[in-house]
Amino acid sequence: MFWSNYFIPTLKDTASEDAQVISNSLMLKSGMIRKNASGIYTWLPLGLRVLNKVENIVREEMNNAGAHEVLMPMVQPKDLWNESKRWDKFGPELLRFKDRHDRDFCLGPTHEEVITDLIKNNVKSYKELPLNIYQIQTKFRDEIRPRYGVMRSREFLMKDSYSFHLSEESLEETYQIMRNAYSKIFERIGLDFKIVKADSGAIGGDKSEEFHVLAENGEDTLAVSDKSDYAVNAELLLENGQDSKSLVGQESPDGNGLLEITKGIEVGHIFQLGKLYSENMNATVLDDSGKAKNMHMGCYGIGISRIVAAAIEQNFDDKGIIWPKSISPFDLNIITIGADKDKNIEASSRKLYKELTQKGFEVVLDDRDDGFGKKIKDSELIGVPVSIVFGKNFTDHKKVEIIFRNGEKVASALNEVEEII
RNA sequence: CGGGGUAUAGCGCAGUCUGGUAGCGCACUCGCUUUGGGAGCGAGUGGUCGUAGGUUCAAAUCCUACUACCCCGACCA
Repeated sequence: MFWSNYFIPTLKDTASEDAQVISNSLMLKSGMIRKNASGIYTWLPLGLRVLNKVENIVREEMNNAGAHEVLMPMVQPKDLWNESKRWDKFGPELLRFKDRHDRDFCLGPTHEEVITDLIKNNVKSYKELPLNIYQIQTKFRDEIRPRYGVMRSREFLMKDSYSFHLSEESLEETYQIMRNAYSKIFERIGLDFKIVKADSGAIGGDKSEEFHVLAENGEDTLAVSDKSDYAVNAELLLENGQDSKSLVGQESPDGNGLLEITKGIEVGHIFQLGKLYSENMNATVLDDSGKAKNMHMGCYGIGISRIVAAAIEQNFDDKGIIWPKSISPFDLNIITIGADKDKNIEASSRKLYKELTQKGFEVVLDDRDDGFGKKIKDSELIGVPVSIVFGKNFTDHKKVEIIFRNGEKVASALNEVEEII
């Protein structure tokens, strides 16, 4: 990718009102996103690269966990939501509208209805279970107050999966598989996270746990034990109006250690739904004695777009974003300085670009007609882990300078570059 | 929905109190000089001041209504 032909509209400033939370400010400044309406964003090329990387890691781990990808409709008919009794229950967060025939529809905030309908019409025998189906798709929730950029937006990208089982034991087994897959996803991305017990909320069901990325700007307050791995969403321990600070120093409910308070961003949530939906929607299979049984269900969500913001909240400095390597939009940024003075610079930088690209690195070549200051500032802002500079030192001594995002600099001959990075 | 704000050039802002030729910085275009920490000089482009009404000789500025957006709260896989 040549920067001069690419579309990375970086900004020096954002409106003070948009700068309330660091990830939003940096995503706007680095040219990753632009706002279209409250809680609704366009993903620009740079942002989309990151979003796609997160998406692909999630997809790989879902496939490894034995889940199968589908794509369900975003537009859903009222009938289905009547079956689950949620058309009336869901409230104004469900964006409803009518088609030209005056029929009621909504934009899917989640897909329990669609998937349950699909499975009950196409799976008849216990022999076809367990089944774990997922999709990666845009969700719409008409939040009362969208905020913090893509962290709490109305339209967002989510991976949601749903599992179907004959028995509770089978559900428990898949639940654990998904729990492990989720842990692996956040480990692979390189985020500091915690699994906490949670309220299952409007979705309903028996058991649920949330995955939180730990960050000061998190919307949720977590209570964690200082001795054991006990962790819980603090709201579960609080009486009405009680301050979460009052939990600090209390004995952990698991009897092991004292509670501490930390802030988290909820990026994943896994549920054991039990038979809630299968009973409401009459989703059954025949068991080995030929009797119709309501299926046990689990559902598992990950906020793909929210992970991007959460990763920034956990990895930034005063210069900009510091991407974990796993989701950086580029591995390397090759910067040329004064290329029209020294024709060698253009030729050599393009040659290196080509070589590294062929070796599998994702490289951007900053060939813009600008000085060092602007280019390195942009490189730091967009958070690329490594910059390689062709400048004076190359003209004089045939050496490039390798600058890591942490500020370390190394002069290097061209044939040593690959080793150093 | 309650409370608090904001809306003027692509972006960031001043001007509004006290009505009188639409401003600044950045960006952008052209030229020349530059090119290792957001370059310099010169010349330019770009706005019916959120929308609709009203007051006035005259409205970005005063009045009324509306809309959008942001923050706090309630809410929230």
